[in-house]
Amino acid sequence: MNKTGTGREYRTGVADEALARVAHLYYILGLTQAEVAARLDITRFKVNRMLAQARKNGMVRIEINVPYVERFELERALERKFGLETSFVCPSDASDSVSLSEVIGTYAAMVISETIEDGMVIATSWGETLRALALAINPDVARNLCVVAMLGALTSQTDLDKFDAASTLASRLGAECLYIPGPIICDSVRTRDAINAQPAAQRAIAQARSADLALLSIGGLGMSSLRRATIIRDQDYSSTLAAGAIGNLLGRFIGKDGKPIDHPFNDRAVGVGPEEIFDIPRRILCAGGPHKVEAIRVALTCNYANALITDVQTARALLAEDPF
Amino acid sequence: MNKTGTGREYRTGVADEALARVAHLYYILGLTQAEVAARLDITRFKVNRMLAQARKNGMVRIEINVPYVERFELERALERKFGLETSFVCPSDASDSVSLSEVIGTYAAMVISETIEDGMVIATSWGETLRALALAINPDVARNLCVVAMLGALTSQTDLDKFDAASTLASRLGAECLYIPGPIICDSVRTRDAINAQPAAQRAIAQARSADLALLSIGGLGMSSLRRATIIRDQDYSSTLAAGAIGNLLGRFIGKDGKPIDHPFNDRAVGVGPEEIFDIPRRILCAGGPHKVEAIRVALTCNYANALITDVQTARALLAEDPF
DNA sequence: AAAAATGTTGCACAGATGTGCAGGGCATGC
DNA sequence: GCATGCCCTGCACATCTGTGCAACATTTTT
Repeated sequence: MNKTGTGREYRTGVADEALARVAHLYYILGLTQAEVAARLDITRFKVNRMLAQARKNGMVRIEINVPYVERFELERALERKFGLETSFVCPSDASDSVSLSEVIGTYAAMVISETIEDGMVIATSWGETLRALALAINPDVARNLCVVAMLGALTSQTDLDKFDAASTLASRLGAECLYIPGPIICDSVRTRDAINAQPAAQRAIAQARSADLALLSIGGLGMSSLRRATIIRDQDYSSTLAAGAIGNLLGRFIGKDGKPIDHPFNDRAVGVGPEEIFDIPRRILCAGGPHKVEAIRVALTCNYANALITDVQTARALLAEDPF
Repeated sequence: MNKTGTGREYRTGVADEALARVAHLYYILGLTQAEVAARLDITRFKVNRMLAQARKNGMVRIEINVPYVERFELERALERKFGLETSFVCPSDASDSVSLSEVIGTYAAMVISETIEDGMVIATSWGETLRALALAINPDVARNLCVVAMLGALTSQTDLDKFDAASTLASRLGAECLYIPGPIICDSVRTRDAINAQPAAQRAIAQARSADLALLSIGGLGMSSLRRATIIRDQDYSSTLAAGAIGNLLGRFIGKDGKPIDHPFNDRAVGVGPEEIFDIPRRILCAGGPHKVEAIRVALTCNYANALITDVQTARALLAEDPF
């Protein structure tokens, strides 16, 4: 039994071949599950489950071309208004089981494939959106990649990899992975300094700063992934609001001017901060949702990102609202 | 009503948006067709048909990662043996409704996406395989492309675009399209010369010779597309066999040495021939099937192509058989 | 070695999906 | 104005697909 995936996937090499064969017969040739079963001499149920497996682990990818006429207009307008190099606007429809963040991440995976080239160093942030991106990316867009986590990865005990994008992305791309062994927000400045000073962390931070591509997202201030993943108490959390936070970028709470606000959390955040990424040539922000509009607008205005992947409604909001 | 597709597709811009929305709700969000229908306030049947339409016209693409362990070995071996720059081996399974050629074309579409870059000139041959490639390609891999047909396009009356890859490819990619207004094989050398001398043909031929990428296929000598598409009589056809033909490349019947054989057909073939493509840096041969092995081997040996997309069984045969 | 936990398989069945057909709208032609 | 042909729509119904469950197999723990 050999591992692929995040290191904890239970699928054998042999099964992988079988999975691909089943997927081929079903999706490319258009046979029914029963026909596939007959041809391979296994039961229909097994075929059904193998297909589910193949979809789940990304061996089968379904991509959609989004030809919204409006989409192009929105994209051009966004690029013009915020001086972006490129942008992509996907549908805003979400459901109970798939959040808007996941939708954006899924489309982002389709879009950034065209940006990734052999040997690139990809610095990545964190959260539901980038997690979905990692899960939906084409595993062989390029070779010899290196994925670097820009933030600490360790969360409160369980759900370790529920939001972690870096390790998922790396294992799916067969890339080397550098990460920062520590939490996202430490209990004290002293701990933060100690963690940042570790050789592994130093290496990751240096590599991230000189990356070719940065994948960024923005955390809202409501039920954000960060809040769910850390042991921050609610009253502490709301204190960021009082201090003028409008969102969270790379683990730092940023204010209306886009700068990290003056708040203890920001002094205890591990890893690379927003001001340290300007040397990365392509910085793609993947985010959307009504409660993130303000933060996205500010992040783009500050030039933290030079590319944006978002949804129609967020795009409209970004273009409409304009507080003087 | 605006056209996309080969110029004869009946779908409006508005319908395109609706199609994408339906596909999004169904494939990305995972709603059932009934749920999609409810959300958009249309009937389930319409949703069902819209999904079929979206799949048919390539708005929805299903891609499969083929992780055959053997695949890698075969690819490396092919590259070594024939001095290829790259190769790809897909499953050999076909069905009544989807031929092996179409399978290879479909996988080829996935693979060559990574090769195509903005502004490229793509010279394309012809046949079932390349037709399937055109139908399965991601329509927005790149912009400002130019597709050039290397051969004449006009066939016997109907089924005009049944095998024509160039116009399909061009319209799907939103590319400019140069083609040669004439048949594939003329009734006489004189007609051939006249057709080749036309300004449009001259332009296409010149452009094709200096293309960045060539998509090639090989016709077998049995029930080939060429035979089905031309008005060649059976006895004439079999005379190519007598003259030592082992396959058809770019409309020319080639012999064991890879050179076009001495046969009237070859003097009456319109467009760019095999010997005229060596200036094209990337020449991808997409072909497979037991009856094409010999021809593929010869074409690769002659360096007509420097990349190969084929299936497992053909790959094995190419590596095994080796007549001294 | 027995027990417990965990993963796998086949099945029944509910639910989701695709399609031949009939009726209806809409344009073109007479 | 009426007939004709074409396409689109909705439906009934056959087929295909997914899943909770129970039995079985396999691994891990005690």
